[in-house]
Amino acid sequence: MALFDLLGRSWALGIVWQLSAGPMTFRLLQERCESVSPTVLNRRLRELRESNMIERGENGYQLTPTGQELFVLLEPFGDWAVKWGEALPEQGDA
Amino acid sequence: MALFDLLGRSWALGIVWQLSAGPMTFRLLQERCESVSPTVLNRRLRELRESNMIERGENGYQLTPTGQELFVLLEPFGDWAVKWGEALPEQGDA
DNA sequence: TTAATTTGCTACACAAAAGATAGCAACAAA
DNA sequence: TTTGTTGCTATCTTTTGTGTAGCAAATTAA
Repeated sequence: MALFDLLGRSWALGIVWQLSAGPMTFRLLQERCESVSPTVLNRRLRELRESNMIERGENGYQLTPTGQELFVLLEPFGDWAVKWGEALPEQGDA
Repeated sequence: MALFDLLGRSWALGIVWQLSAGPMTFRLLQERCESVSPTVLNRRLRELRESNMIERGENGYQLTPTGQELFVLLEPFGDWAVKWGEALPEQGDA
């Protein structure tokens, strides 16, 4: 449950997802996460670093080997989300 | 990202996880989720119902077929979380 | 050397979400 | 008719996130 607690915080999943594309600077990552506020981004980055999911490298923040393992588990959600989104009755903007 | 937004809310992942064990009443589910407040539980249940992840059945709340699909993706996290937890340097209560 | 830029991050005020607790209406059993 | 359970709402406090400004260090450019 500790894992779900960590990942169930705003932008935690999004950050891991974005970093799977490769190392990124703070500002770029912020931009990619729908302009999440720097306050939250910085807090999440700290938490994820303490949890050994991400680290700082030459080119900014990046996934650790552990983080990459996590992403492998996360990856199938991408495809599934598309299917799921299409099946929903357009509650969003119909 | 909409999926991560939905699942990245407090207790959303936990609820799906708990319901994978079978249908459950509101109160039992609340108990299993570390006594989450009824306010939040009810909100999450509504969101998850609108997203077609869960539904109400004879014996309380339960996963829909869609929710079960989601759980299949979620299941590997259980084992992985154990490994991950053990590898962490005991920041919690050491 | 000086003057921009860029970068990571903090401060602060406001808004939104979650937590805690009380309690009610509907139903079931005794 | 009382007792108990269940799903849920109301209300309040606390926590978390947002929006925006801006600073100090590093980098680039003149």
